[in-house]
Amino acid sequence: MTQRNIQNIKVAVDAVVFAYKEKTLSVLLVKQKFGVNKDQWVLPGGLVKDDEPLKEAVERELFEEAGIKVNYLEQLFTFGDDINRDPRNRVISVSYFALVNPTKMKLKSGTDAKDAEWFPLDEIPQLPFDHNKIIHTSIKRIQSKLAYQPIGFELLNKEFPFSDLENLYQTILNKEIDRRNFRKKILSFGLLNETDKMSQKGAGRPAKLFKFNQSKYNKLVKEGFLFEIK
Amino acid sequence: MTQRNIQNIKVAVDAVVFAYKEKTLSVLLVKQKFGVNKDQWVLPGGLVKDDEPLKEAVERELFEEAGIKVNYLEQLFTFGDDINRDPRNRVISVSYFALVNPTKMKLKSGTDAKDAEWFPLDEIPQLPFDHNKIIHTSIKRIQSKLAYQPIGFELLNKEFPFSDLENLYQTILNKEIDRRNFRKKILSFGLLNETDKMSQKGAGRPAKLFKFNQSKYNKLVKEGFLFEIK
DNA sequence: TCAAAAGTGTTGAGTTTACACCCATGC
DNA sequence: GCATGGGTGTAAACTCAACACTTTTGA
Repeated sequence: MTQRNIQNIKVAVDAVVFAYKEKTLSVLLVKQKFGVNKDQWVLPGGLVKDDEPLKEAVERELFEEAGIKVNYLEQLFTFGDDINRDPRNRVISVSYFALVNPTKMKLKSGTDAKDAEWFPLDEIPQLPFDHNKIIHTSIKRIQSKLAYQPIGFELLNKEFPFSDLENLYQTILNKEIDRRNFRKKILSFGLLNETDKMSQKGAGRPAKLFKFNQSKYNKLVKEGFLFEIK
Repeated sequence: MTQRNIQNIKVAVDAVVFAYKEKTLSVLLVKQKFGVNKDQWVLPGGLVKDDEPLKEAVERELFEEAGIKVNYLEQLFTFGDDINRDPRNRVISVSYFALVNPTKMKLKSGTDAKDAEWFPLDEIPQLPFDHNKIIHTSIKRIQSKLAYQPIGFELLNKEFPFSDLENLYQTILNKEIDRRNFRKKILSFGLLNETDKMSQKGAGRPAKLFKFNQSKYNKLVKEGFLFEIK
């Protein structure tokens, strides 16, 4: 700060990884094994390497800290207005949010020997830095995303009953949806294909399984649509 | 890169400032007076100071380089995947986009003795770094913004004829709009208040002047709406 | 009186909402 | 046979899209 021409700001990346299981949205947190915040849960992330693209830094950290690879990753926001967000140093955080299907992967304590765990949204503890704020921002983002892009492919199993999608939307938006109207609307986009399989487990009448029409899905992600859910 | 624990990445901010004049959208560029890119036009911006919030860094650079203060500033994207986007050093750019009414301010060559000028979108030259890409991203952003938030307050005069708003939308979206339907829709939001003034200059019948209903405007910016323009 | 831009309504089509009962299965 | 969740249709309300002529002013 006193020396000329030497900027002393560190660049970190952090990720809010969402998974959907048992009708709740969860976020991935990892436990710090070292440092000032030892034993505290934090968002996965860390400093970017000098020769590393930002996005690769996120992917590396997710793999090192939790052993996962995500299939959807989007830049969220860069937090750097609070110059003391990290009390040790000036650090700005380029934050990402990611979507994964938790049944496809096992969390494993990574090479950094950190623990990793899914926390349902309403059980997220107080976190160090501005990590709670980052999570809050990412929830807003995913909610508003629903209005103009399809979501689900990255979070659900390959084949799923219609009610999974319906529950996913209800969970993210945190409100009730009319089952019949929702189904009509989704089907009218041509987003889903029926399979000839039926769900097995559980009470009640077995449900047809659907899968996403991948090319239609990609098209709608790119072009967007307007989809207000009442 | 070889030394441990010393990250060597610089953090810059850049701004895409939009102004609307004479039925075209323009972007502010400044001329570099020193350095490798001497005499080239670039986006206003520069390195962030160690004890400076990101947003303040943008505001400072805009004032130093062009003598302006903007009334709308939004973070756009952080460019840092191309590790050679600046050939001299690893620099990541936290980019912002801003909206201003150009009649309210005079550009002035700032304390850095740079020139500053408005460039209509279709006259923007090849720029160094990834500045053309940043501008392209910001145009996409402003276009998609129109579908869920009102825009105009920051770009138009305090009191303006309805046709100004109509032209603004047509310019940003780059397509024709049905005058009658557009007027009905905008008025139905309660976004505008009539004044009792009339436009003076120009051919044709004089037009009523409108102004934005500030509180309604802020409310719609916050809450958003769905507004598809055919 | 002509050119230029402002102002203004209606109708048909399409979309959205609200709403409730029967079906298939496991226990 | 009952509890559980799955599957389905319709009518009324509303919103959207398409469309053209009249008014006011200055030159």
